[in-house]
Amino acid sequence: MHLSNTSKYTIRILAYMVKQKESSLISAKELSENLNIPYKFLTKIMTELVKVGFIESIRGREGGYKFLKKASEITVGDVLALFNDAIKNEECILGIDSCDVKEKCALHDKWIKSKVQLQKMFRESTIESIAGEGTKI
Amino acid sequence: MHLSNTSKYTIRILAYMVKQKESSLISAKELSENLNIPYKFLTKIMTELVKVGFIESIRGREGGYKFLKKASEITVGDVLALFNDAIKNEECILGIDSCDVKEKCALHDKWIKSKVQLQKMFRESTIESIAGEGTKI
DNA sequence: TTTAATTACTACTCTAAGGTAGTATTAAAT
DNA sequence: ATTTAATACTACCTTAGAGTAGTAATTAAA
Ligand code: SF4
Ligand code: SF4
Repeated sequence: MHLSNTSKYTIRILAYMVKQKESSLISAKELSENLNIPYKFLTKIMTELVKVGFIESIRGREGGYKFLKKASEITVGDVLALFNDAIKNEECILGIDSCDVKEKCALHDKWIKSKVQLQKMFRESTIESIAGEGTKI
Repeated sequence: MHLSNTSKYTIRILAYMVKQKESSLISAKELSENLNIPYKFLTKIMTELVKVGFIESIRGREGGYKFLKKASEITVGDVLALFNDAIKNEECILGIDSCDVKEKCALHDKWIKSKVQLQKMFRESTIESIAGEGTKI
């Protein structure tokens, strides 16, 4: 699927955060070290997640990040949409104009099934629902 | 899915070519104009397709390109593999090490179904089979 | 034999994503 | 008050993909 690194990192960051005790703050340092994400790049992402209202930040010593929205209300699809990685309905897989069932491209019929399934999967995968799954972080 | 422009162009080029009369040569100029692909970029791709043996080129005046392989023996998956756009089995969707069912990432179980379907779809889509489909070129 | 039409080659430029560096700001601990 | 540990901001560097420019090589037509 070729998600951007930013999207990949964000999904892992949020999944990691939701597994920590609620109410406890999580620092960029902890995230960077445990998730193996370049510190400076991570803080850039965190600032964006704060701006968009997924998390909130407490500045200063003993500061850190915590969820603002509930993890059950943030989906993988939301993350992808935020960083422009979502599969857009109007986008033709072959890049010919915009997707239009009345004027199909050569791959349309074959692609459309996968496309719908992917969109559904991303839309239904809340951060909460994936946080328990898997062992790798 | 975010295919590279190179892959998108190539699929359209090959699908276009297979619809022309066999034995007739097709020039870069014709392809560029009819498919609306930048001429210089297109010739770069064509040279690559010649090198890899999908098509052959006849140089000089009245020259052009024609298939070397049969269109029924080239799949969309082959094209994606050529330009490094294929969905690699060993690649983790979240970019954590390599894909390993014994150590899953958070998205693994949800992603794997779409992944298998996509791979199958690309593998089974021959250029010949898609050339008839769709109206847009 | 010259010209025109073609592919092939080499070497750029442009852009966005990914990543890095340094500094400012904030606020608790000391 | 000072120090320390944290986030925020600004500016830059690096890389790969996309695209452009110019020229060389080839070959049929005129
Ligand atoms: S394939 Fe058809 S539907 Fe899918 S994008 Fe291209 S045109 Fe639209
Ligand atoms: S999701 Fe699981 S299977 Fe899919 S890639 Fe990540 S680890 Fe491998």
